[in-house]
Amino acid sequence: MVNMVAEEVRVRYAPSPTGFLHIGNARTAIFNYLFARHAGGKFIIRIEDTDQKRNVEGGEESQLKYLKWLGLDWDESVDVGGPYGPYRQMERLDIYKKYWQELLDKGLAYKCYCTEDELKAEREDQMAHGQTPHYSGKCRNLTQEQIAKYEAEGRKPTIRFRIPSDQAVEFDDIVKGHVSFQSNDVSDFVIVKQNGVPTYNFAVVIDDHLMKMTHVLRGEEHISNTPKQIMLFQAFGWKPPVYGHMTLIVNENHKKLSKRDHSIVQFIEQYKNMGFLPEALFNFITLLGWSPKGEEEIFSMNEFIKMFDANRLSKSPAMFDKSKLEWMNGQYIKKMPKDAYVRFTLPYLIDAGLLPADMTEAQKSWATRVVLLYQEQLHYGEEIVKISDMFFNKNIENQALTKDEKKILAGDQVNDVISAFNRELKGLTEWTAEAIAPVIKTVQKETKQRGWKLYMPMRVVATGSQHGPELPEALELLGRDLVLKRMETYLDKQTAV
RNA sequence: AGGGCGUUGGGCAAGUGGUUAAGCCAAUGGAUUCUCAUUCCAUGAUCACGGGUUCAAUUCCCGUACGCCUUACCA
Repeated sequence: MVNMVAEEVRVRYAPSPTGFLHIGNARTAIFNYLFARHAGGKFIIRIEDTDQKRNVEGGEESQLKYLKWLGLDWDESVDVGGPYGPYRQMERLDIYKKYWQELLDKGLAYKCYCTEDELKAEREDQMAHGQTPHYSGKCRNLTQEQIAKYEAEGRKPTIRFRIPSDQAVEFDDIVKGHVSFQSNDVSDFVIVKQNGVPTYNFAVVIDDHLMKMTHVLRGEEHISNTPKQIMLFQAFGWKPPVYGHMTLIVNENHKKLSKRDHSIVQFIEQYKNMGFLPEALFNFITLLGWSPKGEEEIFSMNEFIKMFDANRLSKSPAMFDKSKLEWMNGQYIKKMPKDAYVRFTLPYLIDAGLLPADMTEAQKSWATRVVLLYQEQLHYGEEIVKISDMFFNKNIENQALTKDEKKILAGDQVNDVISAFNRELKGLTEWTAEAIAPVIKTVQKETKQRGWKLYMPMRVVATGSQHGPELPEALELLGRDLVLKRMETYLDKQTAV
C-alpha cells in the first residue's frame, strides 16, 4: 500500500517446451500480449521446463520463433534477458529451494515417502470404490521413527503442501466471474518431486511473485490449479495476481484440442508452410474466444491492441473453424500488393516441381502472370499448385472428361465453333490476350453462337476444363503451339469418326 | 464419483427485464460473368428443457439434461 501509483501491468506467456507452438499456445500468448500492450505494460515469456522427461528438442526454439513470426515481441525472456531472470525454470532451482525450505520449516509443507506405485494403487482402489481419487494424507504426520525407517529403506521423499482445512478459496476471475473452491476438495499436492525439481504449481507461484506478475491469463484447464496456487500465495503472505481463465479451443467433436489430435492441423509452423499469412492467423486466432464490439472481423495488430478488452473474453468454448480461417486468409491475400503476392506464391510451385528454382526472365514473367490470375480466389499459398493445374498439367489428352465436359462437347454447334476458332487463331500474327479476344468475337459472328455455347467448347478443347480464368489470357499463357495442337487433335478425331 | 465451468440458427458470436435477437463463416437461392472465382442481394433461431420471481424473461433465481475441464512426483 506504500505505492498507490497505478501498478504497471505485467503478464507472461509460460510455455513448457514439450512441443511446438500450436493454436492453443498461440492464443494464450496473443491474449496476454494484447492485454499487456493495450495497458502499456510488459509482456514476458518464461520457459516452464520442469518436466524434463517431456521436454522436446527444439520445443523452446519453436515457441519463440513462431511467436515472432506471428508478430509478437516481448520485453523479458530467455533470449532478451530482463531484470527478473533467469527466465528458464530449470535455471532457478536454487531460488525455489529457499522457498520450499521455508514452507518445510514453518510446517506448511511436509515430506512424503509414498512411492509412485503405492500412490497409484491407492488411487485405483478409490476409483474402484467410486470415490474421488485423492491423496490420503498418509504422510501428513509422520513420527521421527517412521521417517527414520523410510530413510533407512532408502526412500526419497517428495514434498507436499499442507492444505489448510475448511477454507473457502475464492477469486474473481476476469472471464468466469466469481469462482469459489473448498480447500477440503483439494488434496495435499506435491510441490517438489523426488528428484528435487519443483512441480508446476509451486514454481509458477514463486515465479509469478518474484517476476511481479499482475495478471495471469491462461487456459481454462488451469482453473482447478488456481486454488492451489492461491493457497501457496497465502502461505507465503503474498498477493496473488488477478486471474482470467480463457475457454478452451475445441475440435469438431467438442473436445479440447490436444497435440495428439490429428483432425485439424495444430501447429503454427504447419500453417506457415501451407501458406497462411501471419496477420491472418493472428486475426483468426484472436477471434477464437474473444469478440470485438462492432461488426467488423478483420483487424490489424494495432487495432487489436487499441481495442482489446479482456472483459469481452467468451465463457463458452470456441470451435476451430477451418473454413473461416481459409476465408480470412483469402481476404489478406487479396489485399497483398501484386509483387508481394507473386513472391509469396511462386515458391509453392517451385517446391511442387512445376517451376525450376532458377527461372529465366521469360519463365518468371510467364509464371508471374499465371499466378496473378488467381489472386482473387486463393485461400492459402499451397493451394496455388492445385488451382493453377491447367497451366502445368499439359497431358489433357490422357485425362478422362467429366460428365459435364462430355455434355458440352456433345453439342451440335461444337464442330463449327472449334474449326472456326482454330482457323482464326492460326491466322494470328501475334499471340496475346488482346489479339485473341477479338477472335472470339469473330467466331461468334461466324457461327452465330454466343455465351455458354460459344465459350464452353473452346474452353474445354483448349484448356481441358470447363473452369478456369478468363479465356483469352488463359490461352495466351497456355501458348500458341499447345492450343492449336489441341484444336487440331480434336478436329482430327471428329473427321475420323 | 467429487469439484469447477458452460449451453443464443450447421460453426463462431453480439445483445437486452418489454427489440424486427446484430455481425462473420458455411449452406441454399438469385443477379452479374463464357465457367470457376470475385462482387452484390436474398433465405433461416419458439435464445437446451422444466419450474419459479415479475405486469412482462432469451435476459434474474432454482432444478434437470447434455457437454467440457479437472481431481498427476504433466504443464
